[in-house]
Amino acid sequence: MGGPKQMWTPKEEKALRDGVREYGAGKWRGILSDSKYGLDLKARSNVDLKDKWRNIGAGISGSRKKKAKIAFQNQDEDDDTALAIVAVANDDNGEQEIVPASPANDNGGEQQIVPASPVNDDDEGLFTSVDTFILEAITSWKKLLLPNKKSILLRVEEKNNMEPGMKRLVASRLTHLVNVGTIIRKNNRYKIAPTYAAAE
Amino acid sequence: MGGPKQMWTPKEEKALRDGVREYGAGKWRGILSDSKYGLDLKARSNVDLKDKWRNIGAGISGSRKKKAKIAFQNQDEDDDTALAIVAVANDDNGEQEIVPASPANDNGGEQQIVPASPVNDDDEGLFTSVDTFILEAITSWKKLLLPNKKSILLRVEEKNNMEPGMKRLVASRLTHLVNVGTIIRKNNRYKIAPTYAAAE
DNA sequence: CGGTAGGGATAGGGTTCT
DNA sequence: TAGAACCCTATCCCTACC
Repeated sequence: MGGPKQMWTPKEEKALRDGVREYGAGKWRGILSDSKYGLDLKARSNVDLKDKWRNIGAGISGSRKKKAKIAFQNQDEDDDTALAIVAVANDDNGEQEIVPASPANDNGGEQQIVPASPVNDDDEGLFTSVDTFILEAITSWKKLLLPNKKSILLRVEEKNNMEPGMKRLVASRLTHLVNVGTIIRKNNRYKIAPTYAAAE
Repeated sequence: MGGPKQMWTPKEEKALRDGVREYGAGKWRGILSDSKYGLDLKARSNVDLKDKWRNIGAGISGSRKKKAKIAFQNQDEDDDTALAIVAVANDDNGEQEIVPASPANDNGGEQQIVPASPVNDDDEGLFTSVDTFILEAITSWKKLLLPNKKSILLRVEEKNNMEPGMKRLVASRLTHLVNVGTIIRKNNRYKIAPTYAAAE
C-alpha cells in the first residue's frame, strides 16, 4: 500500500547489518526468515533490504554511486580526463563495520575471458570494429534515457573486454562519429543520426 | 557463481527467436543442440532460453505502452522526450518479431506491430539498427576484395532476415554513411573509414 | 538424472521525495 | 545536487513434475 515513506530505524538497520554478517549480502530472504532479525524487519521486504544495503554502502566504496553517476552525469563532457576517476578503495579502518562490498571487483583474479570478437590484427580492422561497437552500444541501449559518453565508453569496454588504455581510442572515435554526422549528440546524450531521408 | 549479469545480446535474442520459429517454444534443448542457433547461444542454458522467452513475451501486451508513458513524463524539452521514446522503440529491430504465444497475442507470425501507443512509429529505431548492420556487414567481410554495394545489401538482409522492401532503406543508408564519411567508397567497393590514425 | 514450467529471489537501473 | 526510499524488470535460482 502506498504509505508515505518509511524511514529506516536504527534498530532495523542493526538487524540488517547483523543479518548480513551471518548470512552474507544477497541472502535477503534468508535474513528475513530468521527470527533473530526478521522480527525487527517485519515491515520490510527482501527488496527493501537489498535497497537499504545499497544505500548504506552508497558513500563508502561507490557501489551505487559510481554507476548511478554514469547514468545521470551531466557534466560538460569532453575530455575524458574525468574518466580516470576511480572509486577510492574501501576505508580500511580496522573496524568491524559491515558494509556492502563493491560488486565491481569481486573477481578473485580469475576469469577475464576474452570472447571471440571481429577485431582484426591490423589497425584498420581495429578501428572499424570500434565504430561497430560504439554503434552497437548506442543501438542496444535499453534504458529510457539515452546513453551519455561515459555510459557508451563503459559499455563498449565491458562488452568487448577492452583494456583500459582503449578508452581514449573509443572516446575519440565517438567524437569523430559525431563530427561526421553518424551520431548525434544532444544534451550530452547520444543517438544514431536519423538523417537518412535526404540520402537517396 | 557466474558473472555479474549476462544481458542478452541482440544476436542471442535473434538466435532464440529463430530457434523457436523452427522448433517451437519449449524445445529449448533442441534449439541449443542445433548448430544454427547453438553457437550463438553457447553461453546459455536451456533454462536461460526458457527464462528469456518468458520475459520477451512479458513485454508484448502492455509493457511497452507503459514504458512509453513513462518516457513522456520527463518532458524537459521537446526533443529530449523524442529521444527517450526512440530508445524505448529500439527494442524492435527491423525484423519480424517472433514472440511467445500469449493469451492476448496470437498472430500467425506476421509483423508484430505495437498497437495504439504514444510511441511514434517513425522508423527511427529501425534506421539505427540498419547502420549497425551495415557496418557489421562490412567489418566482418572476410574476402580479400572489399564488398560492393550488392554484397553489402545481400549480407545485411540475410543476417537480419529483412524483408525485400528494406533494400532501398539499406541502400540509402549506405549512401548516407558514405556521404558522411563513416564509410569510404572506392571503385564501387566499400570500407570503413580509417580516418582515425591521428587520434592516438 | 535430464528437461521443462512456474514461482520466487536477486541485481541493478531508474524514479520520486526530501 | 545529493541521499534515501521505492519501483521496474531482466536475469538467475529453486522446486515440482514428468
